[in-house]
Amino acid sequence: MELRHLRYFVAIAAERSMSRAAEQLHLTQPSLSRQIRQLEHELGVVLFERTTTGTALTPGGAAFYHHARLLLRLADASREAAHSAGETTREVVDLGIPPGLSPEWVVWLLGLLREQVGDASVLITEANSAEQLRMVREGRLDLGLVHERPVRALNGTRLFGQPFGVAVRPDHPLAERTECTLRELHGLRILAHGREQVQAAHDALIAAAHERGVTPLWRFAQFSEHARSCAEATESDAVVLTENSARRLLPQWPWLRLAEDPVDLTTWLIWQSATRAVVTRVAEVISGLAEPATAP
Amino acid sequence: MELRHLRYFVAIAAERSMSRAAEQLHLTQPSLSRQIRQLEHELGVVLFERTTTGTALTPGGAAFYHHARLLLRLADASREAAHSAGETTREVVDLGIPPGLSPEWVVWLLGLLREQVGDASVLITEANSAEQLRMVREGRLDLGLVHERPVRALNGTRLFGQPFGVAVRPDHPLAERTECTLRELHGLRILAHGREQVQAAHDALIAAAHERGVTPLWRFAQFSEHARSCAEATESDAVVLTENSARRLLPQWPWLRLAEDPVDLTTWLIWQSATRAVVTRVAEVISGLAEPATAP
DNA sequence: GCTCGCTATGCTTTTCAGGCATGACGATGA
DNA sequence: TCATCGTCATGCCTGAAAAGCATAGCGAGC
Repeated sequence: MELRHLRYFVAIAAERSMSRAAEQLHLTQPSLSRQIRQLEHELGVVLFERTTTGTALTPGGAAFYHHARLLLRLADASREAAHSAGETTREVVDLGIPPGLSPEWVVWLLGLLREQVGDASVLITEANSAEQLRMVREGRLDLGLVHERPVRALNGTRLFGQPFGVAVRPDHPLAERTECTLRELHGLRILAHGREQVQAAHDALIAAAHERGVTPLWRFAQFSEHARSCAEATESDAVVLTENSARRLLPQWPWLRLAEDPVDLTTWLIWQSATRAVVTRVAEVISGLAEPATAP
Repeated sequence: MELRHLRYFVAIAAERSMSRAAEQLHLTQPSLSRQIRQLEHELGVVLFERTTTGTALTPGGAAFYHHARLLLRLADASREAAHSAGETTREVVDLGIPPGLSPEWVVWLLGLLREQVGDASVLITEANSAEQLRMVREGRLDLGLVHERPVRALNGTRLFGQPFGVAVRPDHPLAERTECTLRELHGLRILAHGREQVQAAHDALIAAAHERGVTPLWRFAQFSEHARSCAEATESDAVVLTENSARRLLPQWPWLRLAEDPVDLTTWLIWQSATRAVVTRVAEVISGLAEPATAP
């Protein structure tokens, strides 16, 4: 039995579903399923009642649940105890993040960093790419997550690219499709991010549309958490969004991939060449999250 | 951070030495060293002060120690809680062990089994090989650890072989050596196990000596935990022992391997062909402890 | 009966704990 | 002062197991 098992077990018990818990834990459902079986086998107790609609605690599981939660809380407390007793100087690392990242992901990232680089206190600053680039250059940020390829003596590594897509009203004719072309957006009322939010992507999107002679009725806004309200206020047919980070903003709206991939919102990690060791370690952990390079 | 790290950490803190703790945990010192480094790195706190004579807790480590012990105790309690709440029928598995196995090893084995086959309660019965064979055949034991190759429709798997050796008085002429031959024992007063204890090995040893025309002054006794007393009571020059399980009986006496390997005390795991599933699972875990076959 | 959402299983890939060999370093004793 | 010993650390390799991917099975609800 390892703490891993307890973390998984508690997540499932809380979510009452393996699939959802797996998502939350950032792993796949089969993996989770097997870990729990292993735990059950080791304990000699069936912890969950698996139904087709979800997963419920057995009496034994319920008893175990309280202990498990206590254990995890205590584990956190131990970390704290070690810290406060040891006169460790936790170094502060300032990390910039672009607006529009999902809060869950940020929370998860902070957890990961606390796990892997215990002696770093990571401070988050939200700013767009241009601001972050400036701040990193001026030494006001240690690390930045930006959507522009870094230049001018800044170190940078590509993390992942998110293809643009379009979210359309559920009753829209395009709603049945999974892909569409820029051309098909001609004449539609389109809500897209303002230039200030993700400058590079904004410019590329406008350019790609222009190049194809497509002229949607653009409306630009600084929507982030209020995409739905913006869309309804402006009576848009569709909203241009990027994949992972923004689809959740309109969970009810079908999402269509832009077939031509005119824009790929790439996220980079940037930092100054000369930096502290702890910053390098944090940078390494974040770099480890990069998706494998797409096959040519 | 995993429970593994805590177990390791606590062991080291208790032993005040990584090497000794590693031995106790049945793993190597480098492994342990790295795990602790990893834990320290993750916590961001140096837990131990490494000196050339051992390992001492830092203030941070001391604070962490109390929490860690509490955590491990709580982890055990969780298992119990799950058991008593779940109406699990813990099946009893009766396991026979030969006299002379080190108590530490038996404790370790029971811990391993509890970890890996949680729904089994393993009951230990100490008996010599002949008795165990009979008991397994009669169904009074589920599994047996014996020193004879099983016959007559019993399943069996070889676990490990222990070469015989001789422990000699510290002031004996042979004491500087690391090996000796049977021939060199000629005329010495030798204390060996009685035939009842490990029949097969006893017979083979006597036969091997006879075959080589060697006639030591044999004295046979049922010594186990009192080898020292027996040896002194009988004024022996040397005592015949097997490697791991029995060397500890005379920690101060130098131990010489028998060069000809006339006898190799092999331990087998035996069980009836038709048995319960839980017994099979326990058998599998124990079989997993078998040493890799020695190269030809 | 069909689809949908949930969990389980078979397989492959990848990660990492562990082992072995060896190095560095201080303590101890000749 | 130097050799020896016992301590912990490091490099390299292997093997176990965790995680991923694809897919099957299965009950609920339409």
